[in-house]
Amino acid sequence: MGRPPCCDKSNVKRGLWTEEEDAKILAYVSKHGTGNWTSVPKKAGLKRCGKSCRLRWTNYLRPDLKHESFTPQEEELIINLHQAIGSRWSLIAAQLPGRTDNDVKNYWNTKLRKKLYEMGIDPVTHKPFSQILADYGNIGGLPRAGNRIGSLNRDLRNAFMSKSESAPLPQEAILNASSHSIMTIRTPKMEPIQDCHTNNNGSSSNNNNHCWDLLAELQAIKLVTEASNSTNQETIPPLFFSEGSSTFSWSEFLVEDAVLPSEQQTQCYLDFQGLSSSTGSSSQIEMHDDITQNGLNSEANKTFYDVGETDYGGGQGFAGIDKGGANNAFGASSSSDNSFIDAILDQDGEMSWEFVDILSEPFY
DNA sequence: AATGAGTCCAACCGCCGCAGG
DNA sequence: GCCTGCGGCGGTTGGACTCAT
Repeated sequence: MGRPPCCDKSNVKRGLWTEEEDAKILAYVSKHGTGNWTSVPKKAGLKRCGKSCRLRWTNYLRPDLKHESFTPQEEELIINLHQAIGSRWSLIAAQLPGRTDNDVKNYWNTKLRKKLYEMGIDPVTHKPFSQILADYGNIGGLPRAGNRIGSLNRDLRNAFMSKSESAPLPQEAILNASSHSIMTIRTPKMEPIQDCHTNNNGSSSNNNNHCWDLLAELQAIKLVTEASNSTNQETIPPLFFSEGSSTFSWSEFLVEDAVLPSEQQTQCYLDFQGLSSSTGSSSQIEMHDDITQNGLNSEANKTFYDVGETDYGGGQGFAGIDKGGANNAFGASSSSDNSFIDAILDQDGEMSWEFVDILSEPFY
């Protein structure tokens, strides 16, 4: 038992619209305006379903529509918004003047999704595939080093996990995965993931949207849009992720590789820069003296890790790992150097970090 | 030139929420 | 509270077009 069709399908024309039909719609709308689409076919002299007339108008004939290609700025905004709110095409399109949800959806399905695939990013979760595989492997209870992540690092990890495994939480996490952009996690307090998957009866729900209200979605859109439009990274508040932890220790950021046998384990560390040291360009990042002096940066083919991430794959294959060899993770010269997150620590112990060329460069 | 594969996108489909009776 | 109609939405389809062989 379903709703009956909106019109008699045997008696309506389908398929592509002719110029003559377009002219009839335009003439009708210019005279009567939009609304009550079910009566439009009859009044406009069309053998079309009213719904089809509405779609033709909203997706193609509306005078405020853009028909040219998407700009890189629009592309970036779509990706960021999709990451923040998922495939809510109408909400995304509302942030792109002159674009319809159909436009955005088609562009995503034909261009952007493929582009992310080619970059090694899952277009659904916006995570690197290798990380997803690693996460999948961990579900089976792979042995993990109990102390593999420093406490600060663990806080970051929790933030990532809550963001990516539950519904996006606009108050907490805005991931701006654009080139040279800042990712901020605005609220240290993390809500239990379960809250986003459980309704009032305590039963599981696979509809993540239940934990969002419209206001929160709009806040997310606003924040992502602002972040995308911002050219001044310094204006974005840095992350404060460890309450009361104003002192900094490099040991917090050292992790062990729990996958490789102990004799092959790789010491690795986060990639730091002082806020005052650069504009955020990867080529300007310098190794901290303490690390170098400790000998942790001495051998070739060292693996560098993302902020908040650990190595599940034996040292290869997810965003943030440098595949270009020694020191390339610092972005000095190699074309294969890309796609990692730079942590930025200021004098107060507050941290923000940025994706570096995650969109503009391939992963491999 | 013919043909098949791949790409793109306009249009369709079915479901949903909302408003009005 | 229920029913109905409408508009909106996201997913999918199918045909036109492009490109490679």
